[in-house]
Amino acid sequence: MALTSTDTSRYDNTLAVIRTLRDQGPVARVDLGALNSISSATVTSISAELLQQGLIKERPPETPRPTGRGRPKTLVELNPQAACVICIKLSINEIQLVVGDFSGQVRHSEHHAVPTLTLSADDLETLLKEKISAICAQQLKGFQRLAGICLAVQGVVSSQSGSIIWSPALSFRNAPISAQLADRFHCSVLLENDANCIASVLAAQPAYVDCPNLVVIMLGYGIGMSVLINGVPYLGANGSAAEFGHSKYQPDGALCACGKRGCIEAYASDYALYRAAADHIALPSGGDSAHPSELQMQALTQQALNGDPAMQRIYAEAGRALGYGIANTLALFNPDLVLITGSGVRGFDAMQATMHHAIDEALVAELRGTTRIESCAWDRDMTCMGGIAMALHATDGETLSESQASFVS
Amino acid sequence: MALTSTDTSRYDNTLAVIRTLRDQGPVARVDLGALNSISSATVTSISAELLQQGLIKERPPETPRPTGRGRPKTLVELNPQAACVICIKLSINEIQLVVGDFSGQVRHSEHHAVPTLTLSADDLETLLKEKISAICAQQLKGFQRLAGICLAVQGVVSSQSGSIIWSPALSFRNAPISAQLADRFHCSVLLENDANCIASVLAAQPAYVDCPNLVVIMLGYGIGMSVLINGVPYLGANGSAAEFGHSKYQPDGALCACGKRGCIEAYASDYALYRAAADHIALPSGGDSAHPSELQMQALTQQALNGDPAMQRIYAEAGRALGYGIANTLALFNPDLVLITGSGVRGFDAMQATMHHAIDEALVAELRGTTRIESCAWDRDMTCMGGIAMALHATDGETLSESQASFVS
DNA sequence: TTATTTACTTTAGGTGCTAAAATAAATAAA
DNA sequence: TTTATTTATTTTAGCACCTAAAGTAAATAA
Repeated sequence: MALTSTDTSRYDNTLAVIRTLRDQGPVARVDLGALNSISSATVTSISAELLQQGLIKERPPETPRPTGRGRPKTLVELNPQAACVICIKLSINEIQLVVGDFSGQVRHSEHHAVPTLTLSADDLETLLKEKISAICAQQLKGFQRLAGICLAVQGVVSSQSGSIIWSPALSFRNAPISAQLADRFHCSVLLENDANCIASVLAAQPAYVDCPNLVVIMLGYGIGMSVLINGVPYLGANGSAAEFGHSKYQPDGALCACGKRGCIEAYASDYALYRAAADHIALPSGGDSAHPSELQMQALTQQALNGDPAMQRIYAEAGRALGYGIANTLALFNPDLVLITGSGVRGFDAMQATMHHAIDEALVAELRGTTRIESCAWDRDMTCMGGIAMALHATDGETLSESQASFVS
Repeated sequence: MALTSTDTSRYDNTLAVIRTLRDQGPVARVDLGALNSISSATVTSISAELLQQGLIKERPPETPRPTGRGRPKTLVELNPQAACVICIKLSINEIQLVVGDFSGQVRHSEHHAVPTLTLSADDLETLLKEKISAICAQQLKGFQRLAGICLAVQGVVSSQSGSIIWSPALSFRNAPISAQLADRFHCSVLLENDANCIASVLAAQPAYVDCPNLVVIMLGYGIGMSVLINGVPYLGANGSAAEFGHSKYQPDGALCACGKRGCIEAYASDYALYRAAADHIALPSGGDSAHPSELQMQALTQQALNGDPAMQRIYAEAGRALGYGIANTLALFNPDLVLITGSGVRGFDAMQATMHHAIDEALVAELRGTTRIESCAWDRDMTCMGGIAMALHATDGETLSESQASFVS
C-alpha cells in the first residue's frame, strides 16, 4: 500500500548527498551525515543504493595513511561517468560548446565563429543540432547518459516556454528552441540567460556565500544583469526581469541599441563608449564601428587611464550613468552585494569615482544601506561553467530516477 | 526513540489545515483533504488533535438540510477564541489599533491622533505599551491567548532586528521596538512595512491570485512600494528594498523630502504636488504647507480634473515621473501586475495618460512585456487587515505548539 | 597482545502517511 | 415502510522513512 509517496525525505536526502559530493569532492559517510543533518545510518542506506546504481563509487584508501587513530574514513565520490551535460553559450558571432561530467568537471570545450546575426531561427536550430550531434559522437563515449543541455544566451529568454524572446546576437525574435533540442537529443533542455549562469558561479564562490541577495552586472557589448534572491535567479513574469541595461538614466537621453533613449546601456556599454569616443578623438580603425573589437575597446580604455581628458570625460559620464542605475537597483532590491563584471570591467577604474559619487548623490545613507559594491575579474569561460552546474542541478532528480529504474527491474 | 523529528509532514499538514480554514471558513474533512492533497484519514487524525486542543470546533449541522444524498458533511471551523492578535498602524500624526481573532476577523478598531513627529523613541515605546495594555484589559476577554502583535509602519523597518530604521512619521531613527513589546506582552512581535501589509491583503483577492509577482505602489503623503515575489514580500538585505519613491526620475531634479534630488516622490507625492501648485495658483489655505490635508489635496485634484491648465501640467509631470519609475520597475522586476493605490489614487485619472505615455517612451515592447498596470480603490483599514493576517500566519506554529503543550501534560 | 578510538552497519522501534475496509447518516426507490 | 444507494468519516493494516543504540570493523597507542 501507500504507493503514492508524499514523504519526499528519501529523495531530498539522496539529492543532498549527491550535491554535497559535487560541491565538496570525495567525502566520508560520517561527514555526509554531519553536513546534511542526517544520521549516518541513513547515509549508509542511501550510499548503498547510489553505489548499486553506479552514481557514486568508493575511493580506494589513500596511499599516505591518514593521521590519527580509529578506523580510517572510506571516502565516496561521484562517478563522473554516470552522466554528462552540454552547455552551449550563444553570443554575438560566436558559439561555445562545453561538456561537463556528473561531478561538474569540464571535459571538453570548443569555440566556433558563426555569423549569428545572419541566421534565421531554422538556421540556428540546424546549426545547434549539428554541433551537438558532433559532440555526442566524438566526446560522450563512456558516459552512461546525456542528462541535459543548457543553452546560455545573451538577452531575454523564457525558460518556462523554452523560447528565446530577444537577443542582441540574433535578428529574429520569439523563437522556441528547447523543445526541438529536447526531442532530438532525448534529454532535458534548459534555456538560461547568460548573466544568470555567471551569477550562479559567482554566488558559489567562498567570498560571496554570505550574500543570499546578489546582483551581478555584466558590462560588455551590451549590459546584462542577474539578480539572485536567496541564491536563486529571479526571472520575473516573462523572463525579462533584471534588464538593468535598459533601465533609465536620463529621459530623452542618448540613443540605445533597443531603440529607446536614456538607457544605462546607451552610456556605459562598449558600443556607447566607442560611439562617444568617435566624436572626439582619432580611433584605432578596423572592424564594424557598431561592434567594436576587444582590441579597440582596450585601446580606448588605455587612453582614458593614461589621462586623455576627452576619454576621461566619456568614462566619467558612463560611471555616472552606471551609478544612477545602481542607485535605483539599491533602492528597489537592497541586495547584500553588487558585483560588476563582464569584459567591460576593463574600464571600471576609469568609471569608479563618478559611479560612487553618483550613488552618494542619489541615495540617503539609510537607503544606500550596507550593500557592498565590488568589481570582479572577467573570465569568458564562466558562463558555460555556470550552465553546466545549472544543468546538472536541474537534472539530478532525473538521473536518480533513471538509474533507479534500471536497477529495480 | 526517534525523538528528533526531521519529518515535518505532520506539522506542515496541520498548518495547512488551519490556514485553509482561515481562508475558506468552515470546510468538511473530505474537502480539507482534497484542498491540501492529503488523505481524509490523515485529516481525521489531524482534526481530532486540533479539536482536543480547542483550536477548531465542529459546526452544528445547518438547519436547512444540505442538498443531495449521502451522509452530510460535518463542517469544522477555527475556534475564533483560540487566539487573537493586535495590529498597530503607525502613520504621520495617527495610530490605529485593531484586534483580530484566530479566524482572522476584526473584533475591535480604534484611532488616536498623536503628534508622532514630536515623540522620542522612549515616548513611542511608552505610548504603545499604554495603548496595547488598555486593549488587553478591555478587549481581549475570552481569548485563550494573545498570539502576536504586528506593528505596521510607514518607512524602512528591519523585521529581522525588530528596529524602525527610518520613518516619515518619526523624527528619530534606528529605534529597536519589537523586543521591548515582546518582553512586555509575552508574545511574538512582527515589525512590518505598511505597504507589505496592504500588498498581502490585495494579493489574496480573487482578482489577483494569478499574480505571484506583484508590485503595489502606494501614493500618498510619500510614495511607498511593496514587491511580492511568489506571494511573499521581498525585504532585501536590510529591509530597505522596494523604495520606489526614492528611485530616480531626473538626476539633479526636484528636491525630495529625503534630502536628495530627482526622486519620483519629489514629483508625484502629495507634498510634491502641493508644492508645485503653490507656485502657480491660489490654494485653499490652512494647515501645514509641508503636510497638506486630505481636503486640500482633494481640492487640488479637482482643479486638475476640472481642466485648470496649470494643475493639469503639474499632474501630467507627476504622471510622467511615475511612468518612468514604473518603467524601471518593469525592467528590473518584470512583475505580473503593478497595482497603484494609496490615498493619492484620487489623482490617478489626471496622471494616467502621461504615465502610460512615459512607459511606452521608455521601454521596447519586449521589456514592457505583458505586465498589467492597474489602479485600485483605497481603503485606510486595509493596512491593519493585512497586519492581522500576517501576524496570524507568523504565529500559527506557536499557537499550535502552545496548545499541544497544554494538552499533552 | 590488548585497549582505545573512530567509522560504518545492523537492529529495533517510532512517526506518519495511505488504501482499503468498516461504519455512519443521509436520500431515493421499491 | 423497508431496502438500496450514496457520500462522509473512522478504523485498520501495512509501508517507507528515519533515528538511537548496539554491534562490527579497522586502524593506532600502550
